[in-house]
Parts: sequence; structure tokens; C-alpha cells
Amino acid sequence: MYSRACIPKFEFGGAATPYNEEPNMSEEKQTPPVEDHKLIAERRAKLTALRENGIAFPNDFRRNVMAAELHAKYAEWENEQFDATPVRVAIAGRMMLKRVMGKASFATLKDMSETMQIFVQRDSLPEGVYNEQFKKWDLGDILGAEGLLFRTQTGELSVKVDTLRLLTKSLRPLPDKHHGLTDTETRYRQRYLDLMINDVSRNTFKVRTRIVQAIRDFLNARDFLEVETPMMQAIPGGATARPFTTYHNALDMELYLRIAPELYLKRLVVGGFEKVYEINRNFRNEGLSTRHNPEFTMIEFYEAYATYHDLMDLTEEMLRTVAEKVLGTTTIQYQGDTYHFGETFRRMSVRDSILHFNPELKGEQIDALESARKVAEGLGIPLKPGYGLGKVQIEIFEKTVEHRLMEPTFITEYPTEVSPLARRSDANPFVTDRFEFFVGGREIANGFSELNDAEDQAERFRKQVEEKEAGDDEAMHFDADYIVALEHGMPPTAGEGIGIDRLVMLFTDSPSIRDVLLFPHMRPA
RNA sequence: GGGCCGUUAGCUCAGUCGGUAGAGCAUCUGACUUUUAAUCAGGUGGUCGCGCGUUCGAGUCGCGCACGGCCCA
Repeated sequence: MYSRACIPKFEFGGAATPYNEEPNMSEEKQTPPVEDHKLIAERRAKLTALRENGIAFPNDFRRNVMAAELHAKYAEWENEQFDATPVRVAIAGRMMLKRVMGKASFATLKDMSETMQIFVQRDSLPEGVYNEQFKKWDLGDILGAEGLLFRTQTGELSVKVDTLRLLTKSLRPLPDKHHGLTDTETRYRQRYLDLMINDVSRNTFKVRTRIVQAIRDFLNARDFLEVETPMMQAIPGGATARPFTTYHNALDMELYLRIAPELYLKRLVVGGFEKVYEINRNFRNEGLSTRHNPEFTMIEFYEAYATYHDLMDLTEEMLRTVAEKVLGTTTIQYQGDTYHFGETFRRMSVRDSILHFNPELKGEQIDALESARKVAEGLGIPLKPGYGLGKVQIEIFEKTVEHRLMEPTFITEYPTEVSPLARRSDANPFVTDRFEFFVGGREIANGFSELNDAEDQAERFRKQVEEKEAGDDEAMHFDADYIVALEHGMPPTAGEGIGIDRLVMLFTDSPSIRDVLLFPHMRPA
């Protein structure tokens, strides 16, 4: 059965007949029959009248143009040209404003692209339409309008309507036409209202789509293959994070929602798909904040016969290209700060960045476990007994460096201890061939030359399992199937993940991840 | 998990020292054939998030809870 057909909840507050009358549908409580608010009752009465007069929800109106197209195409036209060459259009949209002045009215229709004003005169419409229909329609109703383009006395492009139809009756009032909808909770829970009313929000999500599209175009143009891998996994891998669990009835087994697609994408590289990517939704069972939502989107991509240096170059070019394409500039304004994506991104090792931002420290202080622990403790960082030098260094890095990396910066050479899937550096096996990318003090991307030594990988998994057994519930499982894949031989490969939500936040000047997720996770109201 | 802030009409917000709940928009009635948040006149609309307490009396004070926001872990 399609899930659409068995949604038990009836959202429209009551009085009407629930559309699903199957008695065994669920134990969920039906909405109690409450009186409609007066504003809704009035509209519902109008809908009842519509039903009595014929088809209340027609679907035979055809528009032939969108508002934005008209504004662009006829920006220069004056009424002399419209008189000489009449332009007849059919538009449709939600009525956002209505100004009735006796026998003539203006209204504003909003479609996906833009708004368009219509000019409605009693004597331009069939008998009765103006007084008996149009005047009774409400803000929020969805109309279809046909007529000729013209320019009003104040110069606004408008449609002089001779055919006007109500296509969908809206039973609920629109938010305030001037102040809009500002209540954050309502904006997130009822995003459709936010999108109807707030053009900033509407634009944010359009930009989000264009960013994803631009990334796709960029990778497709370089012969990457877009793939889809399992979101339900028997062994959650590819990241250190707590997973969500779910249950498969027929198989009688627990499954995990994926925390990353990484291990599946690398299996594909083993299989010969040498350049792959996935725009992937991941699920991590962590707290919520302005930067964390339990489900979030990354793009992961893998390229065989490439190194993490190649990926840094690729990332730099990709982000520059996307910014240029989507925003028309490589200078990013974010929450009062400016970041320059047009300039070469800085590159610095973890160790160097710690010393750079802590000039009082000497290199040898963070090169040995005991002295590094002292440094960390001096910074007030709580350390667990099992932490090795690499883990301690990363704690120091996160405490003193990360939030200061404002301009686009690659931090390289992450300790092997905290990089269980990354290839060891040939020059220094203490670190890996890995980078993370930061802007505005936030991690945006994480990439590395992949570990394709199956025996080393098995050893690292064992270390992770030890940490898990020692109580770290974010540590990885041992994925024997993945080891078998590596044992078949994975070409030297580099891979990367970019946080799409955080990138969109940056490119849309959004302070919270909830502003770039159409439906951020909320507790049930 | 902790701290601070918020929750009042459909929306946006006021609400003084604890003394019978206010505005604008929306909505309804009337006027108005080029408006721009149209304008003008009149009207309707409230479980003040929920619960308990203090008090002669609570939107207002106290405690608890729910949801949300920001900051911290």
C-alpha cells in the first residue's frame, strides 16, 4: 500500500469528515471535533457554496507563462507597444494581496517564480463574476487569470483580466501581509507558510537546489558517476558516530541507518567505478544545535589514482566554481564577515596550525604524549585515560584552532589515531594523508587518500572495536565484508565528503542549519 | 544535560504597581473603476502555552511541566 494512502492524521482541525473511515486504521486518536475558528468557518461556508454550484476544485485551467518570465520579457514595454501588439497571457497563483475599490480591484498573484498584479474590472468580466465571485474570494485562494498585459499609471506591469477563476479555495487565513510570518517555530513546522510568505526563505531553498545542481554539473563534467548506496546497513561504517537503529521484520534483524556511505562507495571503486559520487542523506544519533540536525546531507566522492592533494585542488576549484555560478561572486558575506573564495586557500598541517595559533607553545611540547597532555590540561580540556598523542593533539586543535580558521583553509596531516580509514603518510606514519576544510571557523569538508591496505585496515578496525569495548559508542564496528572487498585490491584512491547543509548556510548567510533544511527535525508539538 | 530568554486574537506585537484584555493587519458591513501594507466609516474576534500555588483578586508573583530560540557541554 502506498504510504500516501494510509496517513492517519487529519490536519485540518476538525469539523469536516475525515477522509479515511477504515475503522482499523490505527489507534491514533482522531482529531476531536472542535468548532472551526470563525475565520475558517466563513471560508468553509464559501467552499460549501462552491461545491453546490459545481466543481469546487477544477483542474482544467492551463496557464501559459510564469510571472518572472513576463517581468523579464516586457520590462521595457510601455502601453503604446501593448496597444499596438496586444499580449494575451494566462497566469495562475495564490492571491497574496487584494485591493477592492468599488467596481475595480487590484490583486497580486504569486506563482513559483514571482508575483504578478492583476487588474480586475467589473465590466471586463462576465455578468456576476465580479460581485458574486471575485469579491468573495479570500487572500490565500489560488486563482487562474487570463487577459492582456498593460502598465498601470504608476508603471507596474499588470494583467487586465477578462477571465478569472477560483482554482483552489483556501480554508485558512494567510499570515500578516505586512509583517509576514516571523515565529521561528511555525516557520519550521509549517514550512509551506514560510515559503508562501518569506521570500528570503524561498530564495534560500532555491539557492540550495542550485548549489547541489552546480556540484553535480561540476562532477559530471569530470566523468564522475552518480550512484546510490544503501541507507539501511547491517554494519554502520564510514564515520565515527552513533547510529540510529531500525528493525526489519521479514529478516528479523536490526538494521542501522547509515552514518556515511563511504565504505559502499569504496566497494564500488574496488569494482572498477573509478570516479563515483553520492549526494547522501546521513543519520547520526547526536544532539541538535544550530549546526546539527539528526539527518543531514553530504556529498561524498571518490577518485582512483588521485591523492588528497589532488582533492584539495579539486575542492578549491569546485567551491570557487559553485560560488561563481550560484552567487555570481567568490566573495562570500556571512553573518557580517567576508570570506574570499577567489584567493588561494591556505594549507597548513594540524601540528603547524596548533603552533601558529598558540605562539607560546614549542613544537616538542605537543610531540610527546606526556607534555601534550599537560598542555591540554592547562587549556581545561578533559582527557580520557586511553587517549594517545594524536587524540590529544586533535583536542588541542579543536579547542584552540578550529574556531579561528575564518578564511578558506585546508588543515592537513591528521593523526592516524583519529583517522581510521585514511592512508598513512609515507614520510610520517604517525599522521595520514588527510585534510579537513574550514571556513568561518567551521568544518565544511573532510578528505583523504584512502587506506587501501586491507591488512592495515583490519588492524585499524580492531583498534576501533577495542575503543568501542572500552565504552566509546561512537567507535567503528569491524566490517569484515569491507575487508574482503579491499583484499581484492582497491586502486590508490582519494575520497572526500562535503557537508552540503553547512555549505548552503555559508552561501545563503543562514545562521542556523534549520534555515537550510526544509523540514528540520522538531519535537512533536 | 546546564544557563538565559520567549509563549497574549488567524498573523505581528503592546499590556504600567497584582485590580474586569489592547493596537495594527486579516475577517465582517457600508462607500469607492489605476491601487501599491489602497483609503474612509462601523462591527466581530481571547482557555493570556498547560498545571498547581500565593492573594479578596493573577496575563502580571512563586513552583512544576511542555514547546521553541540563543549560548554552553
